[in-house]
Amino acid sequence: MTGEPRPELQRDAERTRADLLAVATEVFAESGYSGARVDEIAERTRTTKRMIYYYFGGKEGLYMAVLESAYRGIREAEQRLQVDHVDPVVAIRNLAELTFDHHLDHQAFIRLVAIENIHRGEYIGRIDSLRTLGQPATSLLDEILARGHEQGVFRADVDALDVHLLISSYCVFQVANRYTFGFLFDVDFTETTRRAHLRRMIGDVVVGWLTTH
Amino acid sequence: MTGEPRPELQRDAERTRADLLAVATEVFAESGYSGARVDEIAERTRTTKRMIYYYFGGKEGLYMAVLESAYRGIREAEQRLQVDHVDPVVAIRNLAELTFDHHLDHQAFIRLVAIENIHRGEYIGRIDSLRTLGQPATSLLDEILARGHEQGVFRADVDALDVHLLISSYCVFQVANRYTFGFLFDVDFTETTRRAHLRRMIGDVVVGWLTTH
Amino acid sequence: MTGEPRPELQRDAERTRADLLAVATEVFAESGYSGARVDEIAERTRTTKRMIYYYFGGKEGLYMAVLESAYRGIREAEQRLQVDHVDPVVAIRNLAELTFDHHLDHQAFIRLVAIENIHRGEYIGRIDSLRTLGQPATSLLDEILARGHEQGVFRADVDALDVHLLISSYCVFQVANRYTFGFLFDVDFTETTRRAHLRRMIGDVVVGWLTTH
Amino acid sequence: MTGEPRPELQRDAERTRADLLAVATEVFAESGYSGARVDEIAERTRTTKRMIYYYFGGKEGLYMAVLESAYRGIREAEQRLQVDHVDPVVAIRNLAELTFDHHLDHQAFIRLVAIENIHRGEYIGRIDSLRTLGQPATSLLDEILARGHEQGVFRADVDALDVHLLISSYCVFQVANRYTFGFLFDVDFTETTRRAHLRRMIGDVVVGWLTTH
DNA sequence: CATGAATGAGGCTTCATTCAT
DNA sequence: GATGAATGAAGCCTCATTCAT
Repeated sequence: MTGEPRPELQRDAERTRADLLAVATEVFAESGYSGARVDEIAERTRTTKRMIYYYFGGKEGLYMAVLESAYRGIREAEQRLQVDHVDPVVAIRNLAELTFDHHLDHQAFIRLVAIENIHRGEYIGRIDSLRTLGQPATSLLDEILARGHEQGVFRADVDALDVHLLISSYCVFQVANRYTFGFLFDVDFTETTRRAHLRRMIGDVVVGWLTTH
Repeated sequence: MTGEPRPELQRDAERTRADLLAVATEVFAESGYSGARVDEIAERTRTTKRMIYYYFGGKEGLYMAVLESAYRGIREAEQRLQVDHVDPVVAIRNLAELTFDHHLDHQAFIRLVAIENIHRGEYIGRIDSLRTLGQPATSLLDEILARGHEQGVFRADVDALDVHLLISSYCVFQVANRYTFGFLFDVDFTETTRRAHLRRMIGDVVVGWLTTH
Repeated sequence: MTGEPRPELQRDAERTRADLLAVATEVFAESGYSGARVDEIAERTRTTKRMIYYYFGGKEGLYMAVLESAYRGIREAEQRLQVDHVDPVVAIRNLAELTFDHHLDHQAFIRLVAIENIHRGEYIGRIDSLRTLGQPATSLLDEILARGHEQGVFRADVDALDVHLLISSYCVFQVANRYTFGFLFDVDFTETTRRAHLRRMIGDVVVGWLTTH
Repeated sequence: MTGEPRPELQRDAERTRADLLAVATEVFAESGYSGARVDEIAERTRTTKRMIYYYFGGKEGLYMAVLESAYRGIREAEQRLQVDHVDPVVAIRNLAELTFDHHLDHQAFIRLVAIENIHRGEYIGRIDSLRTLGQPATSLLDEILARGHEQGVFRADVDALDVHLLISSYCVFQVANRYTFGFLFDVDFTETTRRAHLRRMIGDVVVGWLTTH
């Protein structure tokens, strides 16, 4: 009737919700959708299992809320990346290498994405609010590419989405496929020198590719 | 596992095992480890659930058998790839593009790999027979790179594993992350023209990168 | 129940109570006691779930209030039935046929009665105010029968309660058992011609029976 | 493979199934569909809750199996009723009074029917095998009525279904509405003299009605 | 080797109710 | 008198696994 949420109460509700979401993000990222246990999520929380149904309607709703908040969080973080070098070649290398760091910093997110793809995107496909979340990710790239084309230093047959795909593939793979790749090729992706090598490498790859005519 | 089966039944025993393995591969690839149902696997088989325990000891053993046979099968297929062009630049492009095709032809396998990585490689890590399966994958690359280095057309700071990682990242991503990426960027990875573009692109990327000094 | 509400709120209090009662009547009649959901009742109301506990003490109290108000309402409606023909044969036929109509007009009530009988009358048995509610229902019958007996047109071994029971059985059955009977005998009780036939029939039955010596 | 069920095993399976069905019939008849507890059913059984899902798929399947077996059992019992008097008037009276007894002997069944009608017949409507179960119930009546019509002792505007409906209404009501009716009119339907009166009465009603022209 | 029957532990969800404000 | 948040108990169901034959 008042229209105004009472702050003290809302706070608690918000906290409960946030708490559940945070724990659920961890658990889903760790165990996948089917592997995650509603009981485990609840136990790690200040509240009870019942609240999952109160706030999210069920396991599925909770998982979708996790997906949405994870994507939203990651895009926000992405938009804080600063790549304002004037030289497009330097800029693109910076972007590639910062993206590399960014992925390493958000491994849980990448696991969630892998999990969602195992489900063939059936849940994300129902989150309408994410339907337009791609755009910002390529806008910075658009700019850099435009400058590079103007200056004639970049090849012409490449657009922002191509570059984004290449960089994403590489950076995601480091995290998502680390275990099997590491096992088969006896490689440790957490070693500092190897990591530095791999970081420089994605810069080399992108620059080498784009500057070849 | 429990001694020698009687000869006249051996045929059927082998068939039963193979049947289970084939169905289990499909089901695990489709639903993940936790999501897969022992009942479903048994139902889609000529035999009964009991046989899963008889031949594989349980769900876990079956999953590991699936992993092993999948990796073994994929490496065999890889070794049939023919890239015998003398020009290392042409050869490496061919290899990249054939690998691209190869991944698209083995999507179930890529899903299994994604699933196993969600489990942090805990199952593959216990399959000793796969521990050395990586080598053949890079030997062809080794050759091509060696020739390229001899001829001075390839940069020197790159080894076979680097190239393999780059190509794998790209090709795996097409399959493994198709759903979320497709959703966020409104891209259909099954479109023929797009697929041709993406196929050429990985060749461009690898060649552009390797030939930059 | 808890003293006198403040006058200016009394109006609303009464409205809230009535609102709850009306919705609860619908929901209990639709789903039974166990099947009814307190949440659903509250949702379909202008007020909140809390009010159910405030006004009725809980689900059980609400259900009993529903029962009481339903019985009270039905008896009031019954008493408005006008059967003032002097000829007892005509009068009894009229009464039977009007009762038939009356039941068709109050199907929710009949469902509530069926539900309460499933519970072996344990709730109605605790509503003392209903304990004497039967009498008025037979008083009109008493009169008609008395006149018929005086005139020697009705058989002597029948009292008002017998006739009431026969008519009630027939009229209740039309509503209460409509679904199973309709299914098994492929009969549609809502068809107009059939309904007219059935209406006349209860008149025939009662008159035929009473006038047989 | 053999085609022949192995008797010893089948027996147990059949016993388990039958055990569940018998207990479930009691519990559903006692508490209704929503009110019945799967746990309670299982507890009263030689087996475990799990078997309900194994044999019946779930609570709903079990309830439907109960409905089906109850209807089937009741029709079998009905067909054992012997009413072979040549005089149609005597025969119809016998049938009415035996039906009266029959209903009193199968109160759980009548409760189940009441419950199913609360659910608007949604479950019985899905049991195709019951769709033709009505016929036998009216065939005996058909015969008797035919004889009565031939002899000119029965009125002509009545068919078997009408008579069946009248008798059913009366007999069902005794059981189904006993509690509320008994409470409101202070009547005890289990009293022996009242029961005898009520039994004779349905005979009187039917005969009186049918023999009135 | 094979089968149908059986199982216990644990999964997700829903219920009526109460609390703090 | 009213609200949204919270709850514990209990509900139905599903899982991988094993047993008797």
